Amino acid sequence: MSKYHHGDVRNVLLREAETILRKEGPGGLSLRRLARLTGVSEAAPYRHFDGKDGILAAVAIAALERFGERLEETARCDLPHEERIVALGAAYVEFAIEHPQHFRLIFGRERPPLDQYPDLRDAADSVFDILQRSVTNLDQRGDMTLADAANAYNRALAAWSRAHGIATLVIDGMISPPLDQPLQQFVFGLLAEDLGIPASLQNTKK
Amino acid sequence: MSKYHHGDVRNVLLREAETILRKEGPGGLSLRRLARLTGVSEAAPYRHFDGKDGILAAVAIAALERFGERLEETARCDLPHEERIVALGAAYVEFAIEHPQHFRLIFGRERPPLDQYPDLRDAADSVFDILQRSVTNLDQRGDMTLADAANAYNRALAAWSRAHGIATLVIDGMISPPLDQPLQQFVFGLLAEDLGIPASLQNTKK
DNA sequence: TGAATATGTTAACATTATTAACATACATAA
DNA sequence: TTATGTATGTTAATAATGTTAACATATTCA
Repeated sequence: MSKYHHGDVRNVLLREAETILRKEGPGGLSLRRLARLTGVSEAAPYRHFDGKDGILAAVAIAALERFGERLEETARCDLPHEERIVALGAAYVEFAIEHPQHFRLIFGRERPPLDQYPDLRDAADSVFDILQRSVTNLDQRGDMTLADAANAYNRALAAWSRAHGIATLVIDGMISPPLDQPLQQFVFGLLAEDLGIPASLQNTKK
Repeated sequence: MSKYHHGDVRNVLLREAETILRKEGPGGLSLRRLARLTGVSEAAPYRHFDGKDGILAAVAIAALERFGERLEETARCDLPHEERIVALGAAYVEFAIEHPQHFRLIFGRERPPLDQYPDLRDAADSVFDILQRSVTNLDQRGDMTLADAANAYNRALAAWSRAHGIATLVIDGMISPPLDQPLQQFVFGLLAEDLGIPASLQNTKK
């Protein structure tokens, strides 16, 4: 009769960490509480993870993978280029709103240092690559000059910033999406406002 | 000969908190260390502030005021409307880069809850008002319809998101401004990319 | 002067991350 | 099978944190 666990303690810890994180964010995740909830001693997690940061890194990697899949799925859909960019931005923001704590863990200050967790860095780079490829549409353009490439990179950064800004402001409570409007519509409005604007931005009273 | 302090303990604490925050961020600010550095007992800060959040709120309010002044100064300068928007965005991003910890304290997850610190909420609202007024340029337009107003609000949000996204990505280390280019130029490039883009965004091979 | 208040102090409590020292299960080589 | 080593548990200790209680001294002002 073993009072010890049977091997998947690591996974149980991870799952429990997920649900705590979802409710209380990276700061609220306490190793001791996690251990208690998992029904394991307070030092046990250290056998499976490199301390608190180790657990956070593992959760962040999993989140980044889901995030990446979602973006890739959106990027694959058959749309004109501009609309694809808007759709990507919307998917980006929606992920942030649906999983604010994961989003914060991925991007925020409590993220474990990338240079200490190479797998985490890889996962993050991979997501950025998806964004960049989709926005600059490199696949269909093998004929770019160097200037074109620099420009494409800049466009990717700009599109990313746009979506990231909306996402961050919303989950930090500085912007509240209107309740009488589907979230998608709101996000699309903001993203399109940034993209399409020429007419509405002119203050020339024609 | 009084071994007690002489009244400005509150201000000394605030200044010391500022310098700690600047170096280590809101999470690294420990009340006990703050007290030790200030040369005061570990419980003294509680006589002047409502715990840790109280100190953070006070620092955040001061930071918001400086931030607001800077934005207002930029908004006052005599420029065409579009360029003013870009200049405002640049000022926004520059503040974030120069004072990343303050910026995080103002907007991030460690900000004391706005509904517990009304002064903090007021300070934040005031900054957003500056942004909104400048971007929508309400002063020169008393003749707006309701639709115009809604549109103007959306434009303000879009411009804000744009600047906020760049700022956040840069200070969280996801974007590194190129070293061989003045910061201003980089920011301007990104902001203009978002505003001006029609030509470069078309994938129609003319 | 004397009482109320503001501002200190020390000591305690509960919580946290982490590590050291020790114990048991399990796998594999003899 | 037995012996040994490694993986995985445990308990106990250390050092740090936010916060509060109980107490002490200044300051203010009726």
